[in-house]
Amino acid sequence: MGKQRILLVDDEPDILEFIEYNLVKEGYDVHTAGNGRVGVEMAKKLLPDLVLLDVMMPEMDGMEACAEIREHGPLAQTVVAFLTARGEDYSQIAGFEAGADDYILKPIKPKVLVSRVQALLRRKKNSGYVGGSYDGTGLMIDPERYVVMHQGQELNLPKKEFELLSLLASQPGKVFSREKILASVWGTDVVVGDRTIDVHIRKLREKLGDEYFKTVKGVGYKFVG
Amino acid sequence: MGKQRILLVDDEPDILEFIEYNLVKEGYDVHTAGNGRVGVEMAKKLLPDLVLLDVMMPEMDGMEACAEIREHGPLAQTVVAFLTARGEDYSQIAGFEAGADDYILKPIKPKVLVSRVQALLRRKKNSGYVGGSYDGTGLMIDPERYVVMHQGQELNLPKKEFELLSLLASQPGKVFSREKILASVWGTDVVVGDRTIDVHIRKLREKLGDEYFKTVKGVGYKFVG
DNA sequence: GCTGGAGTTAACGGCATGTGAAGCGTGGTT
DNA sequence: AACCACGCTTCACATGCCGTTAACTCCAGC
Repeated sequence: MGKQRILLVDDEPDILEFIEYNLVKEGYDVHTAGNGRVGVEMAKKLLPDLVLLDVMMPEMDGMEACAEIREHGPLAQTVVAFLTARGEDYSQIAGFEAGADDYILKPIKPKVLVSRVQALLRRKKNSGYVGGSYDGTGLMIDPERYVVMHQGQELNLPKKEFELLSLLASQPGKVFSREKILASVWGTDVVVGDRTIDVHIRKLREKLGDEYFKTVKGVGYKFVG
Repeated sequence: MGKQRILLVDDEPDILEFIEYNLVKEGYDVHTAGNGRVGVEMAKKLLPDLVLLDVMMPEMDGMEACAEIREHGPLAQTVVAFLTARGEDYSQIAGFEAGADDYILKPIKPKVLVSRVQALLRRKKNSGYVGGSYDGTGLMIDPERYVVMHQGQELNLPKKEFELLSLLASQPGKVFSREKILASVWGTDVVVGDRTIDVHIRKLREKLGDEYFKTVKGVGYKFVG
């Protein structure tokens, strides 16, 4: 499962750096933009989980940026929060009306901000998107619903196949040795024959396509997105 | 779509009335409780969309109440926000760690509160069947009246069946393990045989139709809309 | 061409779940 | 008090999926 992506948009470099530092420290994948125009463009490409927006910025202010993000379909699941010194009632209300999910007042206290960010992201499905985005290509593994989305199709995999796929796809590109796979999916105490893994890999290849699973002879298997 | 339900928990009647007035005016179905203990009990019965919690209360404080709400399966989709005069950093952080979705500082300004409440509930709109719509098709569960509407028919389910259905339907698509089901519906201390859950699932399938309940072998059951 | 690791296929059998019926306690009714 | 209806649980048996195995084929490197 990859890091959650946060896009931070503010025109003051000091603030950007300060907040970025604190969020990166918490394990988030943080990207930054210096004004609303650039922020919106980045958001469309990046499809972040959360966008933190300053209100007053050159080029395009936070309100406009928020509205534009809200109108962009692929960003429907993205959480948007303002981060500003403007605490007036009408400004807050305008923020929420623009479609924001939260309105955080400066000055920023790192720990409080982090708590709030975690709360905002907690509810968002931390789904295992693998290899690309929501545009139809690629693969999405949903451990909660126990289904795999593949080319718009919902696939129901048997338990072992699902767990094997989850394991391999958790770190695309990484080669998992047969021992590691056995230990993770079957458990350390269970003993099964050599061919068992092959058979399950084969079933996954049948259902999802050859291209996802690469054999590394003498080593193991890896998932490629 | 019925009104969204809000549960308001505070020990000061004046505040209760003030906030209730403003939320009712916006069209919400507002219920109130005077302390944490009562609040949690009401929440379990009412399955509200949002719980607004004061932190400092007699009997059981907001933090405890929040934690208990978070541990109650059927309330997993419920949004919890604190509403308090305690603005210290550590208090806010503790609130978020207890599982809250927002931490709103008193004094309350009606319009700002309403904006924030709308933002919190906006994201939740299309979730779940609990308190869903009477559109003829599908299913609606009314935890207050303890009644299930199904294809225009009013169904009276026995307690266990109703609770099982409520749990599964509270998060459509999500797979609930037998363990989780037992813990939520039967309680952690009760021991019942493996087949008991199956039998109840079967009864639900008989009454509502096979298509709603999907078995995930080796994992559990899920409700599908 | 030999060898070892991986791919393929089908068949077997276990085990999780489905099913019907019977037992048991409870609460209401006559 | 006896009876009954209902809800919950258990038991015994049926079923069918899914994981595993085994036997065979394929392929690459030496």
